[in-house]
Amino acid sequence: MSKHTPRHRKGTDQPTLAQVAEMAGVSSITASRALNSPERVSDTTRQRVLDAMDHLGYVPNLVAGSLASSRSRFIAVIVPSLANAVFIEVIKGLQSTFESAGYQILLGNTDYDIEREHQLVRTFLGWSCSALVTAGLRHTHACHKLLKDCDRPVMEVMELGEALDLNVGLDHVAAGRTMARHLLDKGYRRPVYVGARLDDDYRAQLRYSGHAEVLREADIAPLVLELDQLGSLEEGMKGLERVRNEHPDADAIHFANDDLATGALLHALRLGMRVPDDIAIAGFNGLPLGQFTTPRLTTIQSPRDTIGRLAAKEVLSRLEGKRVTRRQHDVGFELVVGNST
Amino acid sequence: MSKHTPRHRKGTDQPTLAQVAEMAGVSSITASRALNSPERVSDTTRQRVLDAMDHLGYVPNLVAGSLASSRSRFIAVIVPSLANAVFIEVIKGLQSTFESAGYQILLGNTDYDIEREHQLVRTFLGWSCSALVTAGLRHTHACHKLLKDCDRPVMEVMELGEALDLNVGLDHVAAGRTMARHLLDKGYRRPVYVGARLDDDYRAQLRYSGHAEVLREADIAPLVLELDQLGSLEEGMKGLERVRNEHPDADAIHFANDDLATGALLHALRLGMRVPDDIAIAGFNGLPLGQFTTPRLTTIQSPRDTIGRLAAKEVLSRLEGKRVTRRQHDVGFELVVGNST
DNA sequence: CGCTAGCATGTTAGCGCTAACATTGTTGTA
DNA sequence: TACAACAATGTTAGCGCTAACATGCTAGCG
Repeated sequence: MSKHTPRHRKGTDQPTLAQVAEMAGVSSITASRALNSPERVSDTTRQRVLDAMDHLGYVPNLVAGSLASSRSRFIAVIVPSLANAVFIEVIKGLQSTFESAGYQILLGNTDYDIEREHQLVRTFLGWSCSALVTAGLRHTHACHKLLKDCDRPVMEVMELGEALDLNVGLDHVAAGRTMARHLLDKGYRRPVYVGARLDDDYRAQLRYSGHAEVLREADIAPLVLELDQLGSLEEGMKGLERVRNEHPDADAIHFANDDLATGALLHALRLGMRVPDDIAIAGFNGLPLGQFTTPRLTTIQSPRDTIGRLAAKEVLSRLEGKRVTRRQHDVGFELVVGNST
Repeated sequence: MSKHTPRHRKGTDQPTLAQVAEMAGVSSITASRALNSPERVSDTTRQRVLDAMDHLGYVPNLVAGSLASSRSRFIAVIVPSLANAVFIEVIKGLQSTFESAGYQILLGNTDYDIEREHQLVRTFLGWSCSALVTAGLRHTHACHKLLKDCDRPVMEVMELGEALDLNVGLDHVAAGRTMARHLLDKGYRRPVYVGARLDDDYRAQLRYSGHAEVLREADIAPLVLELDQLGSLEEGMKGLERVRNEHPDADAIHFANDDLATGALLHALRLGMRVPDDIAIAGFNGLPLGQFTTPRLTTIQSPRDTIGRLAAKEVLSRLEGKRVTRRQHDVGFELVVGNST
C-alpha cells in the first residue's frame, strides 16, 4: 500500500495562464485563445483576459506552449564565423525578415568545423525549430541525414549546388574565374592567389579552383599561398609580405576576401609601393571598406543582404504552406573594377 | 454521458526517451539520467541506453526537458545593433564563453528602441532563459521591473552606472573627456563633435557630454553636429562635408566612432586635404580599420572582447551558485594617439 | 547476523500550455 | 416552427521530459 504524500514541484513562481483565466472568470483555453487567436474570442472577453494578464504581470511560458503545440517560433541559423562581415550581413538580412514575421533566431557558430555544425543541428532540432538556415552545402554524413529527415524547411545559403532542400547563393567557381580573367585581361601574367585555411573556408577554395582553371587555359601555372587567419587586415599585411618573399616576381595578388586585400593594400601604400604598378591587388566581397581606399579596390560584389532576405522570404513561404516552385536561387555577383588592378 | 473516443495528438514522430528506454530495457528516468547525469547510472546500463539512442536516431526534446526542469540553458543577449562591429565583438566574446559552458545564445536586436527591448525581454523570459545580458542601463519602466523581478542573473554591459544586478563596462563620459583633453593639449581650439542619432545612441551622447564639459572648462563653446546613419564610412564622409560647410573654421573633428572617423579620414585624403594639418580627426573604439590608414587614427581603445568574456564569466559564476562579490567591473579604456591629431 | 549506508533503478506526478473534441446559445432560413 | 450553421466557450487529455520520493540490493561493520 503506497502512501500518497502529495508531491510538489517547484516550477517558476510566475503567474500561469490558469491564474489569469481564473481572474478573468474564463477557462484557460479561452485565455490562451485571447492571446493566440484573438478572432475566436469575443471582444469583451478578450479585454477581460488581457486586463487580467496585465494585472498579474503575466509572461507567457513559451516552453510549455511549444511543447503542447510542437511548434516553436525558432529559426536556427548556423554560420561558420562571426568574425567575417559577410556572415554578419547575411544574419542581418535573415533577422530583419524573420523577426518581423514573429520568428526568433537561434544563432550558432561552427568556427568552420562541420562536426560542430552537426552538434548544433541536433541542439536546434531539440528545440523544435521551425526551420534551419545553414551556410554551405558540406555537412558530416550524420548531419546530412538529420537535415534530410527532419521534416522542416532547410535552407543552405552562400553557395549554389546540389542542395538538400532550399538553396540561395552564388557560384564561387565562376566568381574565381571572373576575377582571374579580369587580371589576365589587364595584362598581369604572374598572379598569386592568397587565401587562409582553405580546407575550412572551402568557398575560398572553390574560387581558387575557378582562378586556377582560367590560368591553366592561358598556360600559366597557378600559384597559391595560404595564411592562418581567415579575414583580418593584419593578416592581409602578412600576406603581402609573404608574396614579396616567396614570389618576388608576382605582379598581382588575388585575395580570398576584401579584409585581406585591404590590409595588403593599405600596407603597400604605407611601404610606398605603387598599386597597381608595383603590384595589383584584388579582393572578394565588395565590403564598403575597400571602396574607400585610394586606389579603390578591385573586387567582386556579392549581394549578402539579398542572400539573407531572399533566404528568409523563401523559408517563410514554405512555413506558410505555399508551394515553392523554385528551390534554388542564384543571386549572382558583379565584378567591381577599382584602381587597384 | 460522455463517450470516450480516445484522442490523438500529433507530436513530432521523432523517437522519444520512452522508446529508447524500452529498447534498452530500462525505465525512462534511467535513460534520462544516462544523458544528463551519467555518474548516477552504471557503465553497462549507460552503454545500452546510448546504443539504443544511436540506433533509433534519438534527438532529445529540449523543449520538454526545459518545461519539466524549468531550466533552459539559454542566455538571452540583447544588443541595439548588428551593424556596429563593437557589438559583434562583444557577442563573440559572450558566445565563445557561454557555448563552451554548454549554454545557447538567444540573440535579440533592438535597433536602439527600448520598447523593442522590453518585448524581447518578455519573449526571452518566456523561453525560461537562464540569464539575460543586455547592452546599456536604460530601459522602459516596465522592462526595468521585469528585469528586477525575474529572479535570474541580469548583466548590463557597455556602460558603467547604476545597474540592476551585474554590470561590466566603461565610463563613457570619462572617455569623452579624455579625447577632448587630448585635442586641447594638441592645441586645437575649434573642435566639433560629430555623432549620429544621439538620442538613440546615448552612449555617444555621454561621450559628448564629457567632451563638452572639458571644452567649457577651457572657455570654448562646444559644437555638435548630428548625422542620420549610426556607423558607416559613407556617413563619415558626409560628416566631413557638413563640417566643412557648417563650421568652415573647425580645426578638429571628434567623431562618435571609428567608422565615421575613418570614412572622414579616407575621404579627406582623397580630397587632398592634409590630416591633421588642415583638420584633425579622432574616433572612438579602436577598430583595426583605423590603425591601418595613413595617418593612423587617433582613437580610444575599448576592450570589447574583454567586455563579452568578463560578462559571460561573471554570469556563469552566478549560475554555478557562487556568491559574487563584485557586481560591477570597470574594463577601462585607453587613448591611442595616432597621427591624425 | 542484524543493521546501516549508499548505490542503481523504478514509480508517480506533474511542468504550463494547447489540440481535439464537446457543448451551449444565437441566428438565419425554408 | 424546425433545424442547420455558426460563434463563443468549455472539458479532457496529453506534449516528452524530469523532480521527488520509493525500493531493492550489495557491501561494510561491530
